[in-house]
Amino acid sequence: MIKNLVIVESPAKAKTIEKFLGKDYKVLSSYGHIRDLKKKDFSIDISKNYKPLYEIPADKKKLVDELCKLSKEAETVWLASDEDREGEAIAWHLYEVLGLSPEKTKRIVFHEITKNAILHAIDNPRSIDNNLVNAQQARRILDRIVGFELSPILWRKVKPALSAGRVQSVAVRVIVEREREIQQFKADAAYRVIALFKVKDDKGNITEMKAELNQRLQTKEEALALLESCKKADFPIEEITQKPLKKSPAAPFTTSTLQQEAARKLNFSVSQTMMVAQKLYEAGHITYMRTDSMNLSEMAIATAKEEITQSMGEQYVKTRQYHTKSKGAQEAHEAIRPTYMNKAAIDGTAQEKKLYDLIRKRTIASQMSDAELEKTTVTIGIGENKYKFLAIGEVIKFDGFLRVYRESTDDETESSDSDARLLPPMSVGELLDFAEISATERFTQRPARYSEASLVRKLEELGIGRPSTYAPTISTIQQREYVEKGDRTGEERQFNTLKLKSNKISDTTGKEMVGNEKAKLFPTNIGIVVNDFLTEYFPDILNFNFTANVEKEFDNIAEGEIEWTTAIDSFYKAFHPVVERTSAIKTEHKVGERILGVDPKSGRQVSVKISRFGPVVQIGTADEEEKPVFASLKKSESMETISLEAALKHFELPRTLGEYEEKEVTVGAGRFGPYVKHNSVYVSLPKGGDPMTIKLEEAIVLIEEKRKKESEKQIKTFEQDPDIEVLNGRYGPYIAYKKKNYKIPKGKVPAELSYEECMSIINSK
DNA sequence: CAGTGAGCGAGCTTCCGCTTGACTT
Repeated sequence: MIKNLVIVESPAKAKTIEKFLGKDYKVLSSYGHIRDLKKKDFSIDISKNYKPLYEIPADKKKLVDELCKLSKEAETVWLASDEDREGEAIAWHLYEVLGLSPEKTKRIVFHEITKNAILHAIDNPRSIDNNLVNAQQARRILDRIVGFELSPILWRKVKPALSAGRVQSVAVRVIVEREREIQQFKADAAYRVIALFKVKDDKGNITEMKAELNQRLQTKEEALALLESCKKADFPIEEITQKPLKKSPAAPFTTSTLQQEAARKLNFSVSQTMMVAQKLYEAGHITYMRTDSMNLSEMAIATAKEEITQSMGEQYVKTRQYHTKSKGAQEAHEAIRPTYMNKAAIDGTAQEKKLYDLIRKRTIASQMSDAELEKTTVTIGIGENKYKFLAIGEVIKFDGFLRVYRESTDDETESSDSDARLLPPMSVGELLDFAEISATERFTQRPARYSEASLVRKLEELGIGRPSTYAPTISTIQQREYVEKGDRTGEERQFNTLKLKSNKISDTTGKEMVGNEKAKLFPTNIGIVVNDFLTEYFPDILNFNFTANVEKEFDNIAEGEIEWTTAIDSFYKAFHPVVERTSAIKTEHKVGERILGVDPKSGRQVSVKISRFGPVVQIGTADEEEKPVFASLKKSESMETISLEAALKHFELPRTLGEYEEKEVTVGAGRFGPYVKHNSVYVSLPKGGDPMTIKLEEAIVLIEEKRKKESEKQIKTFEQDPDIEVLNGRYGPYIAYKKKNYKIPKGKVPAELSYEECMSIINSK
């Protein structure tokens, strides 16, 4: 018999809270939502005023039974889910499903997991806020309507198993639009002029000081003219200004900022960050990792202060409260911070240690004083010229929070200004000599493609998605093949440098690589076609402000100003007819189909489109007597821009090279790249191998190499069981047994494995 | 991860948010 049953959302939280509350309280977790719209069906009864049809998912049944049993036994049930829209709905679903009565049910909330906060909550129970619950139901139903009405249109008009939704479709749009900006981008060149002046440092030694012209010069003529004028000009120091500069620390981590910094500083993917953070949370090292709040508890602020004072001194402390600015933030939790501020290091994997360290430093820094810097600007004249050279120096007077933590940025732009340092002593009126002056052609940078983390930042800016969905959204749009994560080698670009040295001007051409990108998100052909289709027919849903607008409606519902069904009805009445009309449009062609021209060989039409299995080139049409022929598009080829010639190239393969050992040798391009086929054996072409130009002799070499490898592949077999083989694979030796492969433990020599040893390796798996 | 190299069609697919395991490799 238990007196009090407390239900929270997370089991780790339950464990902590139970310690605070003592033996009269049993604390259990609902593991998030316990009930949802049915998974398969539409599950909204439009004719009954949008009545939702809820069900308890199969994997929650056991848990709900358990909660049911204990809630019957308890005197009081405390619904302690989070204080936000979803949390309120969880409380309400629990109330309904567990069949609770108003008398024995209390709704409590707390923002931080401290004993005081929880006892305070227990002393101040309330009842379930039905308006807030209804706002959640509206959110849920709107998302279901959008997702389940749009997706089937895509199945019919583009490709089966695709999906669309309020969040994912806008995420794809962001990426497609960035790609178009990049395509349309034209780099502007301008000359950046830098002078190296000779100055004495404080010890009297000559050093070089870098100064940049206060303006970039648009043309080579201007640059040449400037350098020419520098030949006989004086370079007087006209002005020296000193300006104090303050830098403030970044706010403590939210989910989104943690994902961004872990990507920049630790190279973690968004989902990797979340997995590691989850482990830290479960081990009790950090507070909850899915949060949009920058708030720190009083206890956290106090212990941070203590920690800073002890380790660095009082002058480093500055108590700060941060407020979340992001759209639609619900702030049900604290910021992500260490549970115990004084714990400098934790036990765990290398990744866990690194992420913990990042979180701790960021939190500590957020409670530290500003860094104080002094920025010195020296203005240097060029004879009578209107242009000036500027030398900029920066000195840190007091490091403040910089002692602990410096936030990174995504900009990989020219970083030469960021290494500004202390300038040597100088005085106004002093005339300077230069060592050299160079004018280098610099180009404006095209916009960068999104990384996972910068996409999260963009979505957060737009108020789209929630801390719990950023990582899943990114994996959804990749699973649907709308977007691909990949690298792209940049292009080589030439640039011109003019240099004035020893009274002579040289003119040289340099080379640089531009636009190198790693682990960035690229839209696929399917992503582009789906996006263009949706933005054309459903501009309202794809609008970047759609979520922000419906959030306002949800707020109105939460305030009790409007019925949730009224809000949904007005949305549905506008949306559904568009769905109907769009589905009814009889298109002769598939969405995204492009006719490229006529095949000169057969006289048949050549087109590109998205087929059941992805983008293809097609020769002929379905209505002709002779069936059309197809070839898959390569990933790097764009449906929008591919030419007729490039499309026809696909049909030149497979081609026959000749005969070897009385069997035909052919070369083709398969799913996994180009290959040579001989006697029904496939050999992949080495990297860079071109199936269009490969010669028979080269192909034979490949075939022989494969045979040799094949013969060396088998290391050992056993009489006892011919199914067991010790083989040499691409990644080293392994054991193959009945279609499955097994790793050989370290320290074993593959050729010396006994039958018994192999069996035990197999059985231990 | 340990080899792959079609096919144009039956039934199925799908949303967003809240939360963790339980399964492999």
